Amino acid sequence: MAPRSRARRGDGLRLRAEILAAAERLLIDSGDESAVSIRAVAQAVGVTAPSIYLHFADRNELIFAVCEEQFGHLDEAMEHAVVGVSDPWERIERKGRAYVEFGLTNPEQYRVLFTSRADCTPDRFLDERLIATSAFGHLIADIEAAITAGQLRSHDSAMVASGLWMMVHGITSLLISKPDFPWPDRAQLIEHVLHTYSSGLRPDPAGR
Amino acid sequence: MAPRSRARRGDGLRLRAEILAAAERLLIDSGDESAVSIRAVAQAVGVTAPSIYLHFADRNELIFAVCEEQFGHLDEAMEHAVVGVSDPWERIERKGRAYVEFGLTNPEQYRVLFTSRADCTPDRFLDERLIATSAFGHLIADIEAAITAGQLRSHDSAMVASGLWMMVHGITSLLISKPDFPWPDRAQLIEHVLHTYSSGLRPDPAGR
DNA sequence: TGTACATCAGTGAACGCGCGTTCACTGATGTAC
DNA sequence: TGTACATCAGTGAACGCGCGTTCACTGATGTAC
Repeated sequence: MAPRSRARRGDGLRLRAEILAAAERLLIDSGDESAVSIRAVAQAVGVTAPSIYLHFADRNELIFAVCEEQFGHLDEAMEHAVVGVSDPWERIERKGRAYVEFGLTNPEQYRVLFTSRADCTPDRFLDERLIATSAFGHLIADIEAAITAGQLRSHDSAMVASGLWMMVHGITSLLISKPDFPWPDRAQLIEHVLHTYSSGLRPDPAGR
Repeated sequence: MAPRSRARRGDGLRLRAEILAAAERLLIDSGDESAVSIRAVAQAVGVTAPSIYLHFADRNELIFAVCEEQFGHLDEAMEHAVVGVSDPWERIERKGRAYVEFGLTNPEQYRVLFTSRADCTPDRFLDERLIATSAFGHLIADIEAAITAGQLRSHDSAMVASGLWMMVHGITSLLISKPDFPWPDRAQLIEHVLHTYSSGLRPDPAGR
């Protein structure tokens, strides 16, 4: 391998970005968080293992940096799905579909974000803070608008948001972790579940 | 430690059972599948590592034996919840609650069963076979009865069963993997989600 | 009842592996004069 | 413009660890005579 050229002064972010990219690629390709080792990442970047420590305090920080980026991507995907859409209920539905689509398109990233142990999380990465400030917070806003518009049976926005998350998470994570199960047609199944849950959320047509 | 007494002839199943029990305990206590190593299990049982190989071909077989047992327990829990209940719809609802309860009571076992990679599975443990023959198969039967009884809007039993599974899996797995998230009251949340989905499954009261 | 033998559950030592992390270092880049 | 020096990104070797798995073995249990 051609020796990589040394970074210029103040160019430290270049290697950092390369490390992050390599870690993500490794995660995707291997489909296994434990394959994202300091040594494997270093090798993928073409650098020795100790240099990783110039950019990340330890392995945890590296993994969490990868997660942080992915949380950002998820939020972006969901916001992108509702650009120009103003009806609250339609925004909610579109976000649900975007969530599932994001997960199925990026299964390994999804896995790390939502099905790994919460234990080894550094303080600055608490679930509350990270999720509350991005996708989940944005969803709450839409739900409150939908409540105001009389589009929901329940008026408890935190409850509705949590339930919706569980719904789309159930679809996504089960399809990811049981890909060989004899599911019915995948697209129809997703539609069935989303539609069933949506029906239950809407107010009775004839009023209470 | 007192040296364990050697097994009598034909008493080979005793150690096998002890190994399984130790593996399960290790899984629960550590909350981490990777902590269930051959060596750790052997030490917990009070035996040397190579003796594990007298009862399991390799580490995979051991892990899967643990899973197999847990799948059985889940099926038992769900069947137990509907003893003496004949109304199909009520059986379905009770099974859903039993599923969630099983998962929340046995979070680490649940995690291994439903959120780990499907890759490293031996043939005899294919998802299709294992699940189809127990809990999932039993649920299908109830759903078909409910369809016959006119209790469901959809008439596609595989679709309804898959959707229900996703629903209860979403509740269970998200509560397990994000225990620190600022959820609303847990019991209310579970009720809200189950009730919302149930509403969507039932036929319109006024007929189509 | 007593003895020689076969069985086989479990042992102890060793293999090679990849891991996270540390440490003193090197040497190209940039700067001060 | 030229030289001596400081900086600091990245290196190379080493640490101790726990892992899965193998192998030749031991010695208590059971059996045949």
